[in-house]
Amino acid sequence: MLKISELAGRIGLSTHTIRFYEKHGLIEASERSESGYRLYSAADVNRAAFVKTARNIGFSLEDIAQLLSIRLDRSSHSCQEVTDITRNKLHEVSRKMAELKAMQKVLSRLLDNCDGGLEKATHCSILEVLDNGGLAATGGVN
Amino acid sequence: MLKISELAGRIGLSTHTIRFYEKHGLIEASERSESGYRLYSAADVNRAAFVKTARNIGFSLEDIAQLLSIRLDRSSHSCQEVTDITRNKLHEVSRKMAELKAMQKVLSRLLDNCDGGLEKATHCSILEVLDNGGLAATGGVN
DNA sequence: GTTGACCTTAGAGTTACCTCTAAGCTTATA
DNA sequence: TATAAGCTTAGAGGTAACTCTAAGGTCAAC
Ligand SMILES: [Zn+2]
Ligand SMILES: [Zn+2]
Ligand SMILES: [Zn+2]
Ligand SMILES: [Zn+2]
Repeated sequence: MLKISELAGRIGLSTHTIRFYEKHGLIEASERSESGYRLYSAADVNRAAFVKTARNIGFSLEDIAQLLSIRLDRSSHSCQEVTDITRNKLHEVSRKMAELKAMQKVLSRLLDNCDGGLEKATHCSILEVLDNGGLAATGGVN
Repeated sequence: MLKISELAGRIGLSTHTIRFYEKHGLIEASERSESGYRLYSAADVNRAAFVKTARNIGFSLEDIAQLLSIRLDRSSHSCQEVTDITRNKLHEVSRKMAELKAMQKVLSRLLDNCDGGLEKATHCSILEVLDNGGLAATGGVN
């Protein structure tokens, strides 16, 4: 049985975060010492590691809560439930990627059109674009 | 002079958001009516549109505050200051893109390895990966 | 002259995920 | 036996960008 700071060191989370995850139902200490200290079993450690891994991959705490409830009773759940969560996450990631790609494109164009020199910004093309509502049909560099 | 809801309709922000932006120094109403209503001049509208455009591109409110202070007195600032803000944003976006790409890759691999069927999740490969600390050197599909 | 849309303010609530503090036990070390 | 490190709890604070509410004043129309 590990104490909280031992668990923290083992899986790479702070004790604060572990208590926070506990409050949100993700991690449990299956026992307490006489003085009330949290004590983690091997199964608890595995569960915590599962949470950490899922978090590293990018699942939200809510996703992880769902995955955990499946993990807890695998035979009452199907692979489909797991892939649904995973696919939703993938879609979310793809959506964000598309947003970022658009931003990247606009920012690059803005930088292409401004020399970035030390002269006064009186006629700065970036400020002009921002004043004119964005990169209109008249593509800058292209 | 426009009232707040007219400005809102004009530039595509809610009145709530406009007041929120005002509280954060991004938008101003240069006048008030006798009864205290905000009244926006053409210059105010342009400023608000600038904010909206910058926000659409993805600049943070803090970035926009800086851009606005440059815009307000262009001759006291250089193009470099503008490109610094823009370049920093571009780097931030690129960093986030890299993160998302990594997530995308892992999620795709997870999905490749699980059939997603309706059978019990007893041996679900996704749960196994999560239990085993992630996609180790043993690349799944590849 | 009253309905109803619109305006005002301060301030609370939301989402996601922590991060920290205070006040007070417990345990290990010197 | 002290001293420090570590543990407990409830609850506050922080970030970003909103979003909404309450309680009330204003304005145009019918
Ligand atoms: Zn399966
Ligand atoms: Zn410039
Ligand atoms: Zn320049
Ligand atoms: Zn599966």
